[in-house]
Amino acid sequence: MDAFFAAVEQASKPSLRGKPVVVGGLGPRGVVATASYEARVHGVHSAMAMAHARRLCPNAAFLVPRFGIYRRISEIVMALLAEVSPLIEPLSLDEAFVDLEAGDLAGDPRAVAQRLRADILAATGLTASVGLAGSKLLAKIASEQAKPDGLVVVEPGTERALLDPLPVRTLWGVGPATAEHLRRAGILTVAEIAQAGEPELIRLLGKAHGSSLHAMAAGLDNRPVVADRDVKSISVEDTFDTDLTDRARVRYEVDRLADRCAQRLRGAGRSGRTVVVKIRRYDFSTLTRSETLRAPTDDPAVVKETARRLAEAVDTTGGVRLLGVGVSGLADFTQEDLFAQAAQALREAEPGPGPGRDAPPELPATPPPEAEHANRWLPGQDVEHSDHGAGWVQGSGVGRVTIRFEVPSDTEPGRVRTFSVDDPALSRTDPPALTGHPSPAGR
DNA sequence: TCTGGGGTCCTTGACCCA
DNA sequence: TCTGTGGGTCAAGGACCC
Repeated sequence: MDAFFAAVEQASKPSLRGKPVVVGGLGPRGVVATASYEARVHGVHSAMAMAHARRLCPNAAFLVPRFGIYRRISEIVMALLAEVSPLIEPLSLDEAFVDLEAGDLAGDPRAVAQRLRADILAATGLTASVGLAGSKLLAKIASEQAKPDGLVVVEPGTERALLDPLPVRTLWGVGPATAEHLRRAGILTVAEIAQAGEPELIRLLGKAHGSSLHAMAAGLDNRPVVADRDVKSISVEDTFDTDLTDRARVRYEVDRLADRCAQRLRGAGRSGRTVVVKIRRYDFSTLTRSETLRAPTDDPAVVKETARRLAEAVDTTGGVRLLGVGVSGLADFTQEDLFAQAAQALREAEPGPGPGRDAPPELPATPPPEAEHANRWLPGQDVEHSDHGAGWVQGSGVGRVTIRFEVPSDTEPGRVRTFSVDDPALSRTDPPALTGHPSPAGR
């Protein structure tokens, strides 16, 4: 999908069509998740600090992500892919590999791809780009080249001609660090990787990375399309608007994260053996501490106690900007966790909630972030007004919130009105569906 | 203006054991 | 009995992806 999050926002909000839109975290430490093509013209791109994006493109609409609707649209698109082939490997909400040979579709693959793009547009009002090739590597590169709203086919025999002149960063697995390694060795293009030879690449980058990169540069990629990849770990993390310096607050946040992590674990019907705590300090140095339990658990109390112990062994003086709690070594929860049960029995036998139990006595001096923001209207959020109908938050501040009243099917931008932030006529609502858009192809 | 969140995979070193 | 070796597991960190 092309500039997926931003494209969904433009489809949902008629007043933003053709305008620069940036979706991402709006806090002081937010980064850009997706920028519309109109914003990219100004140099805004994914993973850039939001503050930087605002300076580059001050007139853009800056919106919080609405994952609920992105997920719904993703499901529609994946269902359309499933009609083409049973073998689909989703990479993210907006990208997937499809093995056309696993399907029983007759006809030219190019025609299949074009029909798929048309179906996606009709069902969602959004454009999709397709790369058609004999391997995942080349299909991925082709789909990047096809963006926005295109189809690129890599004909057999043309693979090297496509790959050779590309910068090394084009290849899967070459990020800033590897690119710098290669640059220092005088390797700038894919052709130069192929010419360097496998032994030299292994010397530069290590065995696994070196040999896989050499094969890819030669156009060799026989990785299969794998449906239903098994999840290997589940984690949650939070970056704080300001660094945490109070140890009691750090402990409180670790507990919260451990609870959220355990809930996600249980929601997925999984348990895990290794609890991992991640701490990013004030200077952005990041460290992890982990402990492997004797048996898998999904018990929030066990995850919490382990995470708390791991976090407390780390020197956090100076401040903490991010905390994370994760569980890996996942298993289907097929056996009863006797240790967790024993711990639970012990807790229940103890009189009253002591330190480290369900009601920690030392509450943090500073309220947690979500309490601060509980009543905040976030730009992009869907709202309903009892008199004016459906709309979305355009901005808020000094006790006022500005709403634009429009729905996806509108052809003209809606009207803007301002209310008090505690206006009882105003409430949050679910996103309106994009499907049923009267003439999606007309945009 | 510093740099999100949720993941995966690889490497290295320590340690244990056969 | 000592030493070397090799495999497995665990912990930690780094790089990368969307």
